[in-house]
Amino acid sequence: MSDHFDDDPLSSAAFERSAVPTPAQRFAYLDGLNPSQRAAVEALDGPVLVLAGAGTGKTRVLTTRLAHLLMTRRAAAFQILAVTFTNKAAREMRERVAALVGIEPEGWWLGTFHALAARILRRHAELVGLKSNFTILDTDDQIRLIKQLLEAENIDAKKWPPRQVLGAIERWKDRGLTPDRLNDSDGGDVADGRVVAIYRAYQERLRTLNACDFGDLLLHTLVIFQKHPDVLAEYHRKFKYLLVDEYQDTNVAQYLWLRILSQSHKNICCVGDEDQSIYAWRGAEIGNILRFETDFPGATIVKLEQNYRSTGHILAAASGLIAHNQGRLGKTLWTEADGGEPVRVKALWDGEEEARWVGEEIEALQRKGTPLSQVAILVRAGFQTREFEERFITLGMPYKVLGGPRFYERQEIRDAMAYFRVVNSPDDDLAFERIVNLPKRGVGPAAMQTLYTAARARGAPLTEAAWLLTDTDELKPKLRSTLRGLLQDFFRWRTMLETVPHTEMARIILDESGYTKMWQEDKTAEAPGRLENLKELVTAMGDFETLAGFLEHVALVMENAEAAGVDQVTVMTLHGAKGLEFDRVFLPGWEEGVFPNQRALDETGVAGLEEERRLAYVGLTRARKRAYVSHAANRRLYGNWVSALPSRFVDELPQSDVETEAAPGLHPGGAGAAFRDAMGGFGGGGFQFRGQTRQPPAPKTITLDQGAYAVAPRARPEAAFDKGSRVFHQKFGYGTVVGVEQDKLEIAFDQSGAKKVMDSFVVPAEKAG
DNA sequence: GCAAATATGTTTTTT
DNA sequence: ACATATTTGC
Repeated sequence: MSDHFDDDPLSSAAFERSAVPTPAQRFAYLDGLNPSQRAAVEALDGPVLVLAGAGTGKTRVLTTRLAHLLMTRRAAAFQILAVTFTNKAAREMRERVAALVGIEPEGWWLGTFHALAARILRRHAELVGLKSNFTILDTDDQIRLIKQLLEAENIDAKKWPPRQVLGAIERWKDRGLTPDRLNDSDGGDVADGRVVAIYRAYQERLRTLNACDFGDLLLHTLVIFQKHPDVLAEYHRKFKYLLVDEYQDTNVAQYLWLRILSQSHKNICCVGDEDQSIYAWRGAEIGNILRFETDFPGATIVKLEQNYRSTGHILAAASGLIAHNQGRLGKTLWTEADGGEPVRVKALWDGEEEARWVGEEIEALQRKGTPLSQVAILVRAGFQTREFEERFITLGMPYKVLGGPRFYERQEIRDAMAYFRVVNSPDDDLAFERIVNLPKRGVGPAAMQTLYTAARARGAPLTEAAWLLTDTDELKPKLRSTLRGLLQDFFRWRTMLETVPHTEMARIILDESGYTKMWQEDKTAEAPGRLENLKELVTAMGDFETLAGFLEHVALVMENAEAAGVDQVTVMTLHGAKGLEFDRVFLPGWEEGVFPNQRALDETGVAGLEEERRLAYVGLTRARKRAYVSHAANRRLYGNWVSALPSRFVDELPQSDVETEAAPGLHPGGAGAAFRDAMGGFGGGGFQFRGQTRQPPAPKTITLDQGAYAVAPRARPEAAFDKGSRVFHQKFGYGTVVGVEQDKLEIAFDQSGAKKVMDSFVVPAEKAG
């Protein structure tokens, strides 16, 4: 990546590179904007807050504003800093601005907070005690490190899970708090009251490892700005205009980062929607957007309220719901579109019936010509997708679940990356630890202990300690020679990297280390897939100039490729759906305890409730044509049957914009509300979501008696399956039966490995299309 | 060093 | 219920 930092901001050559529009073309892009959008685009100077409601053309405003800055020559591309939260958003902005301006602007700083901060930090790493080739740790590394520190401090990792300790540290980082700004007592009793000490030790350890975590990228750059006015001045001179997307999701550290960067010229434009702030649990501060006018005095505030996405009923329902929140600046979405169909609210007996109902509705929509790609099911939590998956498999309804484990999180990819990291940087102890005994080389815990001791004694990295140990008799001779061999390999690969192309080197490293062989010899069903993934990894590397460049990319851009354009229903979490839109949106599981989520209520009280409500708002506003809210009276949760009351959010939807129906024998939503109120609402002690185990309700008997089901009990397979028979499964494809246990089959799938599956979900292979 | 047995924790996710 | 992490026993 070329660094345009050193471009002279005033060089005319740089300006020449911008497209120069002819007078007739000039600003034509402003024509299609509504008055507020246009105001947001044209308010170029000073602090600006654009409050962009859902579906009001936010991205259009952002990109047009960028184009306008360039076209009016207010700023050259390299004088603009544009920040997003996700790589996807950055990519989208880049493409759309390029389309508006006609060419790809050169040298501009557009990217995620973390990518931009990493870029800055690499230039000034030494100011915070790092080298410019520092490693960016992933979560795995962080956890392992914390675990080691807890052990060193004799803190029981059972009582204080490393995850929790890391969580505490990350929340401090989110708030811009370095260890020196904390008192020992600030950690409460976490880690036996020693979290702050652990935090301090963690930071020291990262420094010796020449590594930093995601929070550090921001925190270190912030510290540099605060302590080195000369460096800050450089960036003040460079960046004349700041643009920030999704401002409601910024944490304190990000706010401070933006504030200090915009301090001199104050040209900062933040775009966001306080009603869509749904990430408080990972440090986002809705207060940042609520306080904008105070933080940035003299700010221009522009509200975008005209919605181009949804029908009147959907908007009215969403607006009515979100009006119950206190902490908001207040916007009222409106539309020129018709009222459309009211939001459907459906009461059902249990989760299974809910999934069946959703399935039927989707089939009906499909018959009327709605493409499945325009239908989404948005759930509160990941586990809720299962019922829908099961139902869709039996129906043969094509679907995809978004948000599973990602490519770069897979074990084999992380292992391979660890090899590359050690080759790239011998100081990377965490990577070394991960692969030193992978494949098995006989370097067990005892040997590692010796290594740790030697390393700590000299204050040296593990690889260095290992080198030294190969010359002493502290390790068994056999171990000494394998270790020496491995270290020599690392050295050799590192040297070869200078002459051999890095993709070729990647293959060589994985082969010569024995890592590839390890999976080739692994006879489990997953092994072939893992080898495929490794190949894919090496191929992906080809897009990068250097190994280091690739490592940086993977650390910052851990994303999956989009699935091909198949017509399928999308199933995902509400969080995952932010920013997306669909014609038809199903919102199941609107029950107290599930949504709003009980833990959110318990842990963060009213603030939690309001965030849950914003999630509901996000869900509703994803729908263009119709939203379908549903709730079940009974649900199986963690193996227990619990009866659930309709979510309070159901009652908060304005009557005039919904159409309420109940499955036979059930009370519609409103009755549940009265019931809930009678019990004193949440916290009243009457209804307990957790720990209330009841006998499984008998939904089938009751509803069947009342004729609710036209659907016969699940069809039995036509034939029992024997071991060895070939079968086909909607989701997993073809496979061979390797075990039979009543109605459960164990199948070795050709593509996706061994799985246990109900026999009713598979058909004999020869009957599959 | 490995498989079997047992404990454990189940909201949301990016970088 | 169920998957995953950790411990235990060979």
